[in-house]
Amino acid sequence: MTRTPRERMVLSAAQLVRIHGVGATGMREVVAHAEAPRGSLQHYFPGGKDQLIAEAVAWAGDYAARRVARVAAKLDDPTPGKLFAAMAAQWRDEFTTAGFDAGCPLVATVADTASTSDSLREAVGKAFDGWQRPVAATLEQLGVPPARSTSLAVLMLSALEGAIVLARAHRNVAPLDTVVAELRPLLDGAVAKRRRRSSTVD
Amino acid sequence: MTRTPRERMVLSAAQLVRIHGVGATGMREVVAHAEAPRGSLQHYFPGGKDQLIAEAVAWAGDYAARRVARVAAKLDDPTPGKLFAAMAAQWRDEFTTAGFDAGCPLVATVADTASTSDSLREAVGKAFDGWQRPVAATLEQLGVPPARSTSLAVLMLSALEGAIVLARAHRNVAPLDTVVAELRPLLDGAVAKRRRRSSTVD
DNA sequence: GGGCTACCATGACGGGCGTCATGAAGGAGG
DNA sequence: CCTCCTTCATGACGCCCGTCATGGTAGCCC
Repeated sequence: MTRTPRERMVLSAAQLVRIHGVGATGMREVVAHAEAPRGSLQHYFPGGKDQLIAEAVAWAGDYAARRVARVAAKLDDPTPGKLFAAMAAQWRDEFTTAGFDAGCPLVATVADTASTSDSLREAVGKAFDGWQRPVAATLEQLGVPPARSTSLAVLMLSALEGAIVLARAHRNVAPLDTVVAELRPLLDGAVAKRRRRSSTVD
Repeated sequence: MTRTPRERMVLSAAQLVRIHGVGATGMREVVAHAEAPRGSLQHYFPGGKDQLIAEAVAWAGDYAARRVARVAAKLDDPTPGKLFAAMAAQWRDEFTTAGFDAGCPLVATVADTASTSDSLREAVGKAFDGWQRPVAATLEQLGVPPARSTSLAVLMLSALEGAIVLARAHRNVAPLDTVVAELRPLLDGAVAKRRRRSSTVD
């Protein structure tokens, strides 16, 4: 709440991109939403809109990564499948309580700017990497062989992002539940055998 | 090649949405790309931009559905996993030969308009349904129990769409290969047991 | 030929966009 | 007191947007 105007602008940009996409999110709109002075734009973001969106994307990537770590720490008797279910549940909760207006800012940024701005595209790539890393790390911690942890992390991110898109299109969280139900056995089956029952014995 | 100007405009709209998103695709740009007369816009699409984009989305859904049917028919010794691999291979081929500038128009339309235009959002929902239906039908044909065929179809679409987004962000087709590799055993394991080896015996 | 319809052309309107130029408050340090 | 620097304010510029109004052309039907 006691954020600096600059931070507020970045956060507002991220939120507005989630709702309207990059192209339809105006600088003036960001300033109004952040209740920030318009003159601050050229002061804090001399790189213009690209810089503002790039910082919003980077922030979103960090936020997603932190959220993975937080949700992983809160699981009792954790398994890869439960981790994925918890990640999907966060979106499920948001959709059911706040509606389907807002999606993933990374997806929106890729869809709008992948062909026009290399800097933004790279920013999204890094954000995805920063999100994928803690997922893969958590998988290894749960007993998934390192050779497979990044592959499964990519699968989890892909399925989650796709399910988010389907859920928004249908205004229905069912796709999230479906991918969780179908992927759970696969994910839990990926833990190395010698560790498989260590959670009960150790 | 001998398409009517109206068709050309719909196709051009779909292509441009894939590249620039809905918000950044202008009507004049569509007209120019379609080499169509500008006056035809208000004649053929009195509903304005929404109507044009909605028809582009519907066409894209039909196209995806036809492509599924076509690729399913061409598989020899088909299995669910091979179907998914073939669907992903079409995107892989496009990315490697034509670059990463164009993504899925349905994803772009959801990201840009899910919160602002109910008609467009519904159009995308129908397009996804029309794409999902032949996938599920093919799965059943390959021996997947009907109770699971739609679930697996949702998983396939989700993972594919998500992998497309990741691939564009990284300008790298690896995510497509990864989801195929990880999902293939799961998909092939879903065929009912009495049909499992019927392909070699029958 | 006259009228009707389908199709196309062109220009204007109002509005929003991102960006830039100019300048004012207001505290820190000399 | 004066200067410097951060921060903010405001208005203008040029551009592109989606839409609408108006009119022109071409072909068919009576």
